[in-house]
Amino acid sequence: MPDTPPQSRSLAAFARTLGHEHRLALLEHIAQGERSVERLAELSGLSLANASQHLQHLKRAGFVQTRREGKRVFYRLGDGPVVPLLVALRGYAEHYSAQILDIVSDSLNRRERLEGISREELLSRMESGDVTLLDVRPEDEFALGHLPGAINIPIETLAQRLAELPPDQEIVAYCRGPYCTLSVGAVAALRAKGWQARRLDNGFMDWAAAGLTVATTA
Amino acid sequence: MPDTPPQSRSLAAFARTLGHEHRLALLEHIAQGERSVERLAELSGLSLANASQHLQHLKRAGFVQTRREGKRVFYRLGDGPVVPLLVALRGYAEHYSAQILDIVSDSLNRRERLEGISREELLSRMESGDVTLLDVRPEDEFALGHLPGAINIPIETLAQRLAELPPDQEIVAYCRGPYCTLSVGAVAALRAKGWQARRLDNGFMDWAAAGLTVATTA
DNA sequence: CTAACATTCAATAGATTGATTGATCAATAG
DNA sequence: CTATTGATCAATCAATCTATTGAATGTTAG
Repeated sequence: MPDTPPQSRSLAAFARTLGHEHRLALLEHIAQGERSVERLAELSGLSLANASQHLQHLKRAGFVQTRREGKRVFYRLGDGPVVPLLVALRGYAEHYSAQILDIVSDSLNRRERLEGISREELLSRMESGDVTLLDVRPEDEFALGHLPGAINIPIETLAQRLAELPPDQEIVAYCRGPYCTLSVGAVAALRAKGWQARRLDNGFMDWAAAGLTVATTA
Repeated sequence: MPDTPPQSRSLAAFARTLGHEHRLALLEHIAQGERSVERLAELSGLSLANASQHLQHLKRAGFVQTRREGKRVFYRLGDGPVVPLLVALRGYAEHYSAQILDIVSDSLNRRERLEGISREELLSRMESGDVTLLDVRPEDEFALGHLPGAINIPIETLAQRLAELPPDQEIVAYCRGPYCTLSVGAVAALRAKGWQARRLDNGFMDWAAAGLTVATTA
């Protein structure tokens, strides 16, 4: 009695929508806040028409919504549980690669690597001064605002610039928002090189939203 | 500064693996317990070679693992957080269709529809006798064991057999395990027709695993 | 109204993916 | 050792999906 669950077809369609690197990248950027099509195309390195098509694909699946303002169309996340889905996907991928690297057996290590530290904990650590803040976002974003005292090493240059990090302090890495991939990768890389590293739970957006001091590169 | 998160490529690959109805169906069946390739092909209505290919696709992504026993190869779920990922996907899809049907605005309804009742709650309801148990699995599975007092209406025949259900009692639908799609669909259908219906949280496997009475069709 | 701009649409060519077939491999039974 | 059974592999064709291009739409500014 062949029995294909009735919803598998549509479930698969949602998964397939996420199954393209460009759409995932666009979603990630949209998750950081509303963006215009042009900006998203630029951020993801896509042509305008191509970005537009992918965005509409995402829209059909309800992952994003749009709003028109003047000539521009802004994309924001849809109001379904998009983020939990992304988190689950990332969580699975994380486990998968950890397994490949045989890190998974050390579950303590794993937990520390995955679980970020909270804003409160970070604040108290900053007061006692035994922590180095690492901002792994691109330079332009860093310039627009960052956590006080943070040093900026964009993720793609991290491997070459490890010397800039004090080897005796714990590193707390952060990027944009809670679902920014960058800091996860950074922490993994740093730990592999022997640093004590964790990531900040909710990234820069949350920090700024909480009304805490933000430094800018004048 | 185009910035495609480094992992988007591989993340997309995982999503793409889930992005095919047959692979999802296979996963669902595997989630109910270890199955041989032959059985899975049969359950999903696929040719053997085709099922095997899809299974290997799933295996490459770590969603399933294999074990050989004699001539057969048995597939089981991988040990990463596969189920949470499936749940998130299903959760998103559920929200999406609820939104289409404009049911989402009625959040109470939604919660009742989604959240199953627990084994404990079911037991007490069964004692007071004001509940009808509906088993939506295929007949052969029902025959092998089901909850005492349950009536069996396979999901694909549900629409034609509504008359068999008492209209004045709450219906509790269940199927195999916690991640069985069938009961979700059943509850949605019943509610659309005016029944009071909810689903059992963890399905038959959990019931049996807890050592509770199981009835069989002799 | 016209020009300029941001976005979307439509058509096409190229690349990827999927189902089928038949061959091959692995394990067991006789 | 051979036949049988369950599973995988390899090759093929069909179907689907993607990026690019250029045209069309809708919006604002002049």
